[in-house]
This record gives sequence, structure tokens and C-alpha cells, in this order.
Amino acid sequence: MPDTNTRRLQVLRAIVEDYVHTREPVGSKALVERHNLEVSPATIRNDMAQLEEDGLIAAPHTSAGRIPTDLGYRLFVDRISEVRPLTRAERRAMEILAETSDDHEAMLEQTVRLLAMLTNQVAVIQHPQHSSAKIRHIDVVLLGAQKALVILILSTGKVEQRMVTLAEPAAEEDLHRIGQKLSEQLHNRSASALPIPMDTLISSVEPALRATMAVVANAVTSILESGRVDRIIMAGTANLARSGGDLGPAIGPILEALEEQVVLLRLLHEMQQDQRGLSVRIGQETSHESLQETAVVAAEYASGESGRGAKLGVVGPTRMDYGATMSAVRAMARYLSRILSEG
Amino acid sequence: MPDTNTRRLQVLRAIVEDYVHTREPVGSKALVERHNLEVSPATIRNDMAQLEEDGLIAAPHTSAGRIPTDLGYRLFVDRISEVRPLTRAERRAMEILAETSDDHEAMLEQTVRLLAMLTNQVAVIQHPQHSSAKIRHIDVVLLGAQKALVILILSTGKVEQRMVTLAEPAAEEDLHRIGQKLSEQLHNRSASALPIPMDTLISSVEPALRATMAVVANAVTSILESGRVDRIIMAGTANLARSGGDLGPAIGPILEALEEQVVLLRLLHEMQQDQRGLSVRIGQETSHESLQETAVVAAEYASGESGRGAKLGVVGPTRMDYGATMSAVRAMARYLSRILSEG
DNA sequence: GTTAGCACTCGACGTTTTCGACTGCTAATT
DNA sequence: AATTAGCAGTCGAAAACGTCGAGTGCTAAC
Repeated sequence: MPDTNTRRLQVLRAIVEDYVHTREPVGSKALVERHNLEVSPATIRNDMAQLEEDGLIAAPHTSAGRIPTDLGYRLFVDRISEVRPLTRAERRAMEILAETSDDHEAMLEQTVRLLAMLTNQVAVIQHPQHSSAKIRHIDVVLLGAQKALVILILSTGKVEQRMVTLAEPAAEEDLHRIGQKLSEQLHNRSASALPIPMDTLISSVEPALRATMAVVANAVTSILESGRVDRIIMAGTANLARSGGDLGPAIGPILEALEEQVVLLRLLHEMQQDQRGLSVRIGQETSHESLQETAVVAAEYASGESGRGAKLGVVGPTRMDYGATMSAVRAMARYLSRILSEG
Repeated sequence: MPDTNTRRLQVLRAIVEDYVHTREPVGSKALVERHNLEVSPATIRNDMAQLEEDGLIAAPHTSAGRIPTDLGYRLFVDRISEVRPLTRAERRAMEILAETSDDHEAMLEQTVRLLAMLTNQVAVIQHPQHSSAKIRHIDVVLLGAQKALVILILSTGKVEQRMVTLAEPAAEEDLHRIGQKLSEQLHNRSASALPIPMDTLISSVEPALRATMAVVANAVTSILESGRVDRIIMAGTANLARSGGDLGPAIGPILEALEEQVVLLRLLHEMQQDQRGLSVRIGQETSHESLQETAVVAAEYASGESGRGAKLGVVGPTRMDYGATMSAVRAMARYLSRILSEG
């Protein structure tokens, strides 16, 4: 016979599960019926009273059942939830990803879309950080009279570009030489190692080209700098609305917050992975007004050569199936890491 | 004194404008008050009865005012609406764009975000088509043991990449030579000219490299092919929700339709520019279930060297400020064309 | 620590009523 | 023929009202 305390947790779990499932406050009677707790509703009521006092559940109004509070979800996530293993179909879907790994960007998009589908929620993924990447190759291509394109290839396979306006017309070969010089001198340099040695670079070409070299080298710096600002790819925003009109009118502000990538980036950045390789923020824990009714589940994925990995995750209503979501996110992160490190 | 028919159009205009503004069905009395039609409500009622018979307006229920039908909006757009010139602030905002023109992709994103802000609606932009672009340069860079990155630079400044797995290990220099060969042979070739002369290409390198050349050339073909599938960048989805809970519960399906880029692409493709350089689809005209209550305003922009331009536009509720939206879209298209052709 | 019993609360929901915004029609007017 | 005033009639929105029942907390007994 389980002691009082463990049963209370059982009750909390039951409440969370029922509420996630039915979207309605759950009462003592329904509870004993659906789960086979072998006690009477009255007993459950006592437990519920206690849980309420502990701030784990709350009643929307007097004559209604209880719903979990953010704290309740938190406890649930930390101590009670069971990770639901992926279904066969879900595994398969992921494996198809590996075959799409031709274009870096495209693969991230695929990944995030898949994650959105699997979880039926909004999925986000952070671009891998430049920081750990090394410069592999630099190219300068003439586009117009005084327009050129500076192209930077990183060891992660990411390609960055920037258009520059040259101070003076230049020949195609000259640009190419400049590219070669840059490639040589910066090869294998970490992308986060700034500033780049401008003087050395400039004096490495004959005087006539120095002005052009300066412009190009500046562009390189600029690319490397902007690479630190990470970006987010998102998918499945429609799921926000489809979630049963559940988030109701709050959906507008949520969408805004999501479009405002900065907010989300800061949040993801703050989130520390726990020993399970996951991090979860629930409701107010997001410390963001418009995300009060949402929860974020995230995990780090390794972007090739280790380095501080970027994150991926999902955003959904606090009332979500944490078990399923957490396992999907974790599996996705692992799988992606594997693909990336193979490539 | 205007004749009966012109007044009827005036009435239609007044109804559209009021309805757009107030979001409420508008009645005869309110109409004469707010606009200075110098007749009595009764007269207006007669006109309204006629307009209703013509299918231009409808009454949601007996004791309510009238709202425009899709047909009503259509007439309004075609014949009555006045293009509202941009404000100074809006012009300025656009001019800032020009300064961001460093990265092709980034600029498109900026553009679409700006358009979303200006119109307070969802903005979309199609990637410029490859078709008119010419191949400027091709690069092959070694990434891993047997992994290489094929990079294609087009005359529009767009950069495409693809990762390939080599059949056998290759040296960095060899890959570079392959890149050079490809660059030489395909230089200035239109990106839409397929297939590329594989045989010539392959036989242009020494036998030991032929297998690798084949792999790389295939990747090039693949890039060129996928370039025909155009993509869409979107911004301002939050505006859908913010529009006063106006589209109500329909917002879910709309978001879905938007995420499903194919639908939108087909639609944009079908839309023919009128003499004003704009095309508008209203309600059912979109011939798409979930877009029944939305309208699409689009314009073509020239992507550098003429060629069939891609489109940009906005998606919003049928009840939108067509005047403002149309002018914003048109101005944006023109401005973007200018920037692109300059660069 | 459990449980049955019970009085009590309060929102959800269906019904009824009131209110007023509009309309369409008719008949008079220009 | 077009316009207008006047008026009866319609019908939805909002408020007021009552009923119902799910769910609670408490007490007293086990």
C-alpha cells in the first residue's frame, strides 16, 4: 500500500494527464474513475486540498475541478513524467532526414518542419554557431562594374556571402588573387577569432590592389561578426492556432514574440540542459509576458565539431504532452547531432 | 448634380470604406452622416437595395447594415479606390533598405519584413527566379574526407550550395581544378539551360578525376533544377491574429495555407498584373478554401536582368485598406526592382 | 488515514425579455 | 422619375433570470 505522499504525486500526475488530455478542469470523482486509484473521491479531495495548498494545482472557480499550476507542471516534468519512446513511424521519418543532407540550410528547415509535425507544435531551431567553425575557403567574384561578392565557406559547410561595392574597378583575376590570399592567410582560423590581421593581409598584395583588399577584408570581418548573431528557423506556427483555440486570443502576442527572434534566442540561451539532456521552461518561468501560457522544451545539438552547440526545441501551450514532446525533442537533437558530425 | 448611377458607386465606396474602418455592417443612416451625400437615408436605402440586387453588397441579417461582397470589393478595387501615396516616413523606411543590400537573402528578408510592417499584414516575397540568371562562378571545396561542397554563384548575386559525397577521396587541388573547369565551361551560361554538357565536362579532366567530376557536375545539375522550384519568404504572420480577432477562428487554416508554400506559389503564379502593375485576388477568387476570407495583393518585381520577375505581395483579410495596401505593395516592388538592378 | 454524507457554491446553459438598429414599403412631394 | 418622410415589422445582441449539476469542504463515523 503506497504511503500518502506517493499517492499525492500519483494524484498530481493523474490531474496533469487528464487535463492535458481533456482540456477541462478535473474533479475528484472523474479522477478515481479514470485512474484506478483505489480510494474514494473524498480521500482524493483531501489530497487535492493539500496539493492546492502546496501551490501545485488550482481551481479556476469554486465549483470546478482543478488544473495544474506552472509549479505543478514543473514538478510533473521533473519527477513524474515518463518519456514515451518514439514510434516506429517517427523513427523512420527522422531517418529520411539523413538523405536530405545536401544543403545545410535545407536540412535545418527539414528538421524543424519534421519536429513541428511530430509534436504538433511550433518548432524552432537555432542556426549552428559560427564560433567553433573554421574558415575553409574564401572567394571573391566580380558581379558588376564595381560590385563583387565575397563568399566565405566554413568548415561546417555553411556558406556566407556579402556583396561589396569596390572603391575602384577591378579585374576578375585580381579579385581572384585577393580571394586566394585571404584563403591562404585565414585558412583554418576559427571564425570567432577577431579581429583578423588587416595589415598583414593588405600588405600581402601589390599596392594597386590594396584599396580593394581593404574593402574585401572588411566584408569578411563583417560576415564573421554577423555570424555571432544567431538566427532561428521556425515551423508549424499553424499548430498554435489549431491547438483547439486553446490559447485563445493570446495567440497574437505569442506569434509576435516568436517573430521577435531576439526574445526566443535569449530564452534559449538561458536554458540550461539538465542531466537528461533537456531543458524545459514552463509558463512564467519563461519570464516573458506573452509566453505566460506557453512552455518551451529545448535540447542542445552538437553542430559538427563540438563547440557550444546550438539548440532546437518546441514551443507549445503549458498544457502539452510533456512526455511525448520531450522525447521527440531529445531524439531529434541526438539524431541531428549524429547527421551533422558524420557529414 | 451627379446622376443616379454615379451616386450608387459613391455609396458602394462609402460602404467599403466605412466597413473597412469600423468592421461593422453599415446602415443607411450612418452613411449619410459620415459622408456628405446630400440625400436622405431613404434614398440611400433605395440605392442599397439596388446594389444588393447587383450582388455587390449583402446584409448579414435582416436588421443589420450591409457589408460588401467579394464582388463589391472587386468593383471597388477596379474602379473606385484611390491609391494613397506613401507617407514620408514610409519612403524613408524603404530607403534604409538600400543600405542593407549586402546579402541577397538578408535583403529579401528585410524587404518582406518592412512590407509587413507598412501594411500591418502578412507579407510574402518570392525568391527571384534563376531562369534569367547566368552562371558566374563555380567552386568546389573539400570539407571532410570524402565530403565536398559545391558552390554556384549566379549573376544575380545569389549563391547556391550543395554538399556531395565523393566516390573516392580527392585532394583539395583536384577539386579546385574541377571547379575551374566547370567555371570556364559553364561561365555565362543561363541557369535555366539544361542539361549541361556532361560528356564534355567529364572528358575535360584527366581520367583519374572523371568520377569525381561526374559527381560534382551532377550536383550542379541538381542545384540548377531545384532553383526552378521557387520559395517564399514570409513575415508578419502575427498581424493575422492581431487584426482584431477579425478573421476569428479561421486563422488556423490560413496559417496552414501560408505555410504550405505550394498553394501560395501557384496562386501568385496565376495572378496577372493589370496595367497599374498590380494584381489582386479577393475572397473566392483565390479559389482556395481556407483563403475565402482573405485577399492577396501582389506585384512583380524585376530580379536584376529582366526575365520573368518574381512577385511580392501581402495577404490580409478581404476587409483591408486596399488603397494603402496596393500603394505599399507597388512602391515596394518598384523600389526593390531598382535596388536589384543597380547592384 | 479513510470514508460516507451533506450542505453549499457557482459557473454553464437554456429561456425569456427588452431594446434598438435597420429595413422595405407606401404615399406624398418635387 | 427621383426623392423623401413616416411607419410598421424584423431580428439579432445583450441583459436578466432560472435551473441544473459538477465539484467542493466539512463533519462525524469507521
